[in-house]
Amino acid sequence: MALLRTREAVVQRFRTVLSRHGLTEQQWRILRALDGHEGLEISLLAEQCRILLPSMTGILRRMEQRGLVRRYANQADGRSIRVRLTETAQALVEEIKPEVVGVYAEIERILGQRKLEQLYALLEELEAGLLEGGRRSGAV
Amino acid sequence: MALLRTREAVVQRFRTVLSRHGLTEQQWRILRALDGHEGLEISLLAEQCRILLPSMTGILRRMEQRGLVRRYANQADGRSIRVRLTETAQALVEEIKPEVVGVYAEIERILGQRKLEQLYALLEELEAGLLEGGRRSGAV
DNA sequence: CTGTGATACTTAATATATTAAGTAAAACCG
DNA sequence: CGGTTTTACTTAATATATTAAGTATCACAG
Repeated sequence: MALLRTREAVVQRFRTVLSRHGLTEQQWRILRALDGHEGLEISLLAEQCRILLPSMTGILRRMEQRGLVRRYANQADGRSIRVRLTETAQALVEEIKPEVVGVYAEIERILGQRKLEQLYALLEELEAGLLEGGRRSGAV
Repeated sequence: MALLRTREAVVQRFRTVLSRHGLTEQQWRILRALDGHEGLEISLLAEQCRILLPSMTGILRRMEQRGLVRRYANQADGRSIRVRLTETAQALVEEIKPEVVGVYAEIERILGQRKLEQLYALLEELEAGLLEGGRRSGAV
């Protein structure tokens, strides 16, 4: 529950910034992941953004309709599809970036750099432990 | 993103337990919050479970259909509605509790008690700071 | 080349989340 | 008491999450 509450509070901060630009948190994750790449496969993108493929399908469809991303076939593999940002999206990312950086700065101001790093370390240790243990008691 | 990933890993653990009993994570939060109470108002329940009222409406409707909760009017206030567990639900909670405790134990085993407390403290400090700052830059 | 299994997605069905409106009952105020 | 604001929910509309199936390719063994 502590994780839930804290994540909720953090997300809320980002959401107030992003919603001003008509974006959801997930859409921003995708924009940020695509930024600086010539094109990513949907499955890689999904993995980086922690969004499952069925959700990606819908999100990318909406983003494509708004002219934020474009999909194109992968020469080498007829199954996979690549996605990249449009110029509109590039500009949008540049516009939003500083605001998002501000939110990160606020978080660091609240905890201080030392505690923030401590928090990261603990979160990652816990995550790693759970993934590790998952292999034992989970699906082989 | 670290918060997101870790929360995802934790929730995944609980979900494997809960889905065996046909419950979602949110439904479990509600069962746990109602357990030991004679009846809670929906808004209080929503607050404790960190679930917004519009979501509560649907979740409670489904839980009522499965015979897990019952709603009844509040004498003192015609607007509010109280909810309480059925006997079926009581039994289910007792059945699931030990499994859930097992997950908590696993988490503590991964981090150790000291680090776990540290993590809680950091999460709460960050949450408090965000809520505090939110009042400044947010509504009002 | 062919059957088989694995990949990369999409579709479908159900459950939540989130924001904005709508509704009914209280609380408040002049 | 009548009008206004607030409170406690529900409804609606849209966006995701999650699990299970379905589809088209690929990779590979025989």
